[in-house]
Amino acid sequence: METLTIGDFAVRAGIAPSALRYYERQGLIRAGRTGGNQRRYERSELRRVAFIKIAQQVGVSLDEIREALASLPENRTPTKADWTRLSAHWRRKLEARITLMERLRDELTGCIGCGCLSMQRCNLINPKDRLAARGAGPQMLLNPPDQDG
Amino acid sequence: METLTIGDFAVRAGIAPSALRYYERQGLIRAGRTGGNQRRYERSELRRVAFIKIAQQVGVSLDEIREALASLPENRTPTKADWTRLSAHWRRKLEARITLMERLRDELTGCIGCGCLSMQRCNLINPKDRLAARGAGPQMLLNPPDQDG
DNA sequence: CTGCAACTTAAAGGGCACTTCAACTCAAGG
DNA sequence: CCTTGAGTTGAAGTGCCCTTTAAGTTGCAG
Repeated sequence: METLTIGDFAVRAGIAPSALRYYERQGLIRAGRTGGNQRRYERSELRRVAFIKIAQQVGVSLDEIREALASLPENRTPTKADWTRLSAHWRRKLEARITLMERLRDELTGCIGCGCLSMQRCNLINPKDRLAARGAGPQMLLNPPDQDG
Repeated sequence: METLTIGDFAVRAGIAPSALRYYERQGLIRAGRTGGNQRRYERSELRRVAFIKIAQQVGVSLDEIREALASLPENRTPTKADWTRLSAHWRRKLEARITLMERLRDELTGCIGCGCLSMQRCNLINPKDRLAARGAGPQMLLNPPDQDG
């Protein structure tokens, strides 16, 4: 078996077939086709999905993920070097995000804790270096509600 | 002036009036009413909105935020101690999230970098301690696209 | 060659966090 | 008073990330 059907691929990727089709429409992944028009996935596509899942956990939009993936070669299977380059890029993003959250953590204690939580003054809420202001953005990315209390 | 109109409150809170009405429908904030049925906000409600904004930056859903806010007293204005208790709770959540992302960062380099990024084996993608698996959840929480390349 | 699970598509639906719209009312200054 | 900007409501719309459904096709086991 050289390639995978969407069902098999979905199981291995840990993602629904419908999501895979969606990703394909969005230009995030690609698949070959049989004579009868059914998708056949190369194993290397699993890495793409893996990358997408990781990036999502970090809170990146599919739009940005697509941009990142666009830096991979189109005509050949990405090498380890390709992935390394990409991962280095994301590592930086991730680190920026971590730094952000660390500051948030530090200020949360000092700022809310002290009761100063004023919209006007508090640099937690009105940061000069704008944290991640644009658009609305929720999601239960954070805590697996297990540890909730 | 003791209370604020929705317009003034919105400006001070740095959030649209429509969002404030939405939050109220969701039970996240409260407002008094004039004889003519217009909302009048106490200044102390600003702290609630501040808290909501912070929690959102961390990636928490409004549902969870409401739960957290539910621990504040209903019959009186929350004291600094109330906010301190709440912030301590969130600090723990935030720290868990930071730890998660640090692991993500560390493994990203080692795991994608080395090319091992296999769906089956990689504990980045299939973590035993399930990171934040439930539901789909994107958002551009992460990077202000400024530093993108 | 047949039968059935798995596949295909386009289109509609769903949850979240809002925003926008239409139609209407209120509050405050001149 | 009257005007006008600001506020009110419910309902519909938006963007993101998918899932579901309907109607039909493919592929492999028996």
